[in-house]
Amino acid sequence: MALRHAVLAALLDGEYSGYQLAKAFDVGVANFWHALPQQLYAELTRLEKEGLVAGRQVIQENRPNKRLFHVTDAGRAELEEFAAAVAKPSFIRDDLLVKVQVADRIGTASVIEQLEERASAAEAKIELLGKLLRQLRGDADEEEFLRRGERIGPYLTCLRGIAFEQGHRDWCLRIATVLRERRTTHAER
Amino acid sequence: MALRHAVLAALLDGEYSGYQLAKAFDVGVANFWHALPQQLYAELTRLEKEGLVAGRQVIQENRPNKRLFHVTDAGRAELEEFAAAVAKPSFIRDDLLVKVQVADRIGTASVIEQLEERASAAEAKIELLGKLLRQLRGDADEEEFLRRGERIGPYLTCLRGIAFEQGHRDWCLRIATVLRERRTTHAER
DNA sequence: CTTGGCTATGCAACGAGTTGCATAGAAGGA
DNA sequence: TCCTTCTATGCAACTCGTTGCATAGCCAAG
Repeated sequence: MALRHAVLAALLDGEYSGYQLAKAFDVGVANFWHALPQQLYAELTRLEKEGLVAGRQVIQENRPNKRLFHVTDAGRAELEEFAAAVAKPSFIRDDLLVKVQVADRIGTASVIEQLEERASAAEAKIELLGKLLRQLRGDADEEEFLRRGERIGPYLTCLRGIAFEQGHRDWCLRIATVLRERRTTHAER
Repeated sequence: MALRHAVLAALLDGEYSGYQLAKAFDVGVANFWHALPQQLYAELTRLEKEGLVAGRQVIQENRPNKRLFHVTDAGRAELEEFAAAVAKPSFIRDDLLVKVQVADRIGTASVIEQLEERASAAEAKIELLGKLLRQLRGDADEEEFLRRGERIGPYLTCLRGIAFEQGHRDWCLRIATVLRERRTTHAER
């Protein structure tokens, strides 16, 4: 049971359709979870069957009808239970790490390229999340907002997202530099 | 195909049994991948069937016999192909983020506890990885080692591991503080 | 002397995530 | 006009990861 709670969490902020959720979870909802549309539609069906969310049909003209979902009392209770239970530790799981692990044994050229691509992807995400942060806190400065803001949850997870991307970017650039410099100083095979 | 390459990467450094790999992958092999023993035994069987690794039986006294595996030429080729292919972006996937996302809507007490537990777990891992780094680079300082060291792959992934854990620790402590302070200044429900 | 942990391997069932595909009308650009 | 993209939902097959269990002898601590 992993995605269910992320969906319930997202639906706490209002009514959303599967499609809307899918777009949010595609980016990673400010880095707090990621999922594909298929997963979300399936999960919503299951959640509805179990009474944790309820949906209402909205008839639209000029575009397909949709179903908007909201969390029920049972769903809120489920979330509270989840929040109280212990979470298991998280791991990084990234193909790039495996590649770097063996980069000095096999070719480095392609790995360096990938590191730099990742770095600029991370940079882009940092920008994006930075804008999101500014938008979430409005006029207030961060300290002020975190002390008195109404809805700080998304802001807090977004902070983690940014920090993660910054760490990722810095590491990618550092490693790319290290590998590049070794190419010039070492005999390349 | 995800774990296979991590296993091949690990076996590049020598001959290991499933059990030895399991211990390394339990910690997370310096944060470059994580897997359970069952997965590893299954993967080793598959890799052997496909000729990417080869194993030899070692008869032992006073303890069960074991099979030591090494990478074949085909396995090395497979790894090179993998390293050249594009890797897809990575996401954080952590229950704690979901909990923080909704912490201001439901209870915060248990979330704060979990954040602090996580922070000290991260601290412990930072210590551990720090020792591993010192061990890997021996007498040399970091710059020197990264320029001329023989086997820097594990060092580089370990650097990412440390940075990740530091980011995690800092975020956990920050968020715990924020949530605590809100408890005193806000009307708690 | 019993209990628990370590070495060592593996099967079976299940849960979670990914890939591929199908439908279908409307809007907008080449 | 044709092609693509957007809205909107979902099934089916598959791969990957987790949980639970089984075996079995050795060693150390209580």
